[in-house]
Amino acid sequence: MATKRTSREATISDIAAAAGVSKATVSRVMNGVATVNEEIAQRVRATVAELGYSPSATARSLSLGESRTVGVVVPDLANPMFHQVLHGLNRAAERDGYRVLVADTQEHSDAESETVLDIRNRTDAIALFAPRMSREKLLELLPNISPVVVFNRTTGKRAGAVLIDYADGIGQVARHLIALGHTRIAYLQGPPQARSNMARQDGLDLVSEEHPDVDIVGVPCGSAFEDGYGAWPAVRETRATGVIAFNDVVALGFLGRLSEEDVRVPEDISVAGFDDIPFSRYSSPSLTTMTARLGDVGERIWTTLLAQMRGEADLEPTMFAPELAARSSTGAAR
Amino acid sequence: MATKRTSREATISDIAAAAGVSKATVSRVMNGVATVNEEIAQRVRATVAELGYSPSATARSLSLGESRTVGVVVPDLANPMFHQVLHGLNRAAERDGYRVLVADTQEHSDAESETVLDIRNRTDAIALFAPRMSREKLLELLPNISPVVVFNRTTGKRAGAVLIDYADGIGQVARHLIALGHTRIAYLQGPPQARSNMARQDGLDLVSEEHPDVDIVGVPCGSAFEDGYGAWPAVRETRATGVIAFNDVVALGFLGRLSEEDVRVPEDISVAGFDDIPFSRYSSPSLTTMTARLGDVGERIWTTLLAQMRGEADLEPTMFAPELAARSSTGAAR
DNA sequence: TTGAAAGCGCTAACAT
DNA sequence: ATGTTAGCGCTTTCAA
Repeated sequence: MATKRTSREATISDIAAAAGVSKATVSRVMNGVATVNEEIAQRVRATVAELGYSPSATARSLSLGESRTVGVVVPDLANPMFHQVLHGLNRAAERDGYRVLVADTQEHSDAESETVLDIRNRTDAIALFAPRMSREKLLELLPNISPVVVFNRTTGKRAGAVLIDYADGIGQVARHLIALGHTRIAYLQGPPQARSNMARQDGLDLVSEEHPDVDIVGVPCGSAFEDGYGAWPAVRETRATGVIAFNDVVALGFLGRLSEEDVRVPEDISVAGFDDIPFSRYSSPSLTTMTARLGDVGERIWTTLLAQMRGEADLEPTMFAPELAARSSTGAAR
Repeated sequence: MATKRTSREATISDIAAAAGVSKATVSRVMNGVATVNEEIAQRVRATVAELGYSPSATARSLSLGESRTVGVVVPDLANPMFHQVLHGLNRAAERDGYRVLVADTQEHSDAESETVLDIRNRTDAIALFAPRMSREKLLELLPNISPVVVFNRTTGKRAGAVLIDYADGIGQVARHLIALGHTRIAYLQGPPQARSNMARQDGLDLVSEEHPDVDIVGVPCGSAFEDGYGAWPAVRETRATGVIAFNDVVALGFLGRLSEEDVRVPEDISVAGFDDIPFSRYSSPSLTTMTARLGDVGERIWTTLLAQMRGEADLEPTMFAPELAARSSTGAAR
């Protein structure tokens, strides 16, 4: 018959009316409940196809009391390190029949809490990546968004937590350079408010204590390509022979600058990054960095989330230990 | 009926009861409707804070008939070119009071349509990035998910469409190499089913016709770093002096390999990419590539979506013309 | 096997 | 200014 061309989408009532059955029957057909006369089921399916009906997930979620969807809030989708974690999380969630919805706050930190709440209120749980959020705000937020797992933040068991041992990791890089004979090392600092930067500082402080003969000097930098690129003058001033960047992105930006300045790596200067983003293997020279099994991190975030949803909340933080991936950008001190 | 959960979240009814007012009043307070006695409003707010209440976005969406949320479905969140588009889309949507939710299908193409439908059924509109979906499937899907805008696909005005002129773009790169004296050019092909790869082929065919003296030879490759990295033997065999990669990621992988093989760029071989991802500026040598105003593309996707939501559907496709960004990886033919 | 009806949590007439 | 009520689109109990 004449297909409705109105603006409104078809609803279950439309299908029920058109097929001459009740809403309950349509619902049963849509959900594959077996107890429906095959002839009627056929008719319903035909009507569904004809009217291009697909059930409102919103109404379904409200009725069921769950959406089978989890939210992920990240500060910047462009950060390659998130991708690997997201990938693991996505795969694991999918395996258990859940959908992952990602919201990018674009470092827009004042609206961050609001975004998190909104996402949480349309999903069953949330994974929170908020490296810059103040601890105060975080702790205020957590009780209102459970089930929740935070990445790389401590919560005093107020929420699930999965973290990477940055302090230990950066220590490994530093010792790697020291073993290569470097005694003057520059650290290209990340954003001062970032927890991951603080952890790295702590790790370097420890190394400094162990090696009084080694100078580790901090250079204010950032977390983007251009920050690394722009750090060269400051680094040159330190006369460091080894450079540890906040992350691979910074290291690669820095490497790009060194190439322009005809500074040889690692002959003149050694450079190391952190995170082992996919590209770090393919830079020239390939980048020495810290690698963590980020896919597993994502998977772990998922299992922690799922446990909470099932009421088996285990709020003991999980710590992942990164490993050194020594490649061509580091060598003996000149 | 909904299954009762053990530790239920506070609802508007709980607040109403606890504050001794009606649900309507709570609703008014939550939505900042002015006509509420300040004293009562205070009491409601106190109760809200005490019980940690925040309204169910699901229920709200159902009642309002809109979620003020749009979905974006992408095949692979790790692709840097999407980020710039997403960023523009995100900013524009936020400006108009909408939230963007991203779902990554992880190239899992059989479940792609299902994902798209599901997302669409919990949002007000959808932006679809599905370069590999067959045209048949796409056309079948479109009528059921309107309002929708597709990226880099034609739909015969069945949906909004925003595209980048890949055929023209790749032509510009090819002519750039030809102008530099290259007469044997290898094209590192993208995934065969990708529409963007087909468009590039078309563009190159056109150049071939214009320049019978120039050989453009296709080399099966892919869209990832490792594909570019692995393409070297095949490229060497072509004896090409200029290489055009499917995209920057492939070009950078290829560049990494050339560096390992001690092939000089651009002295021995010129390399060009496509997309102008942020890193292409910082590679060594910096990468010649095609740049498009991807932020504007994202913004345009948004305005097209919004127009459709307002019923002012303009289904004329918008085409963006990319421009050459000539950098250091291309030079005169040897 | 099928349908009627209640209810998920919220908003918005409409009444008071 | 506040409350009552109907209803958004779905699922599910209960009856038939």
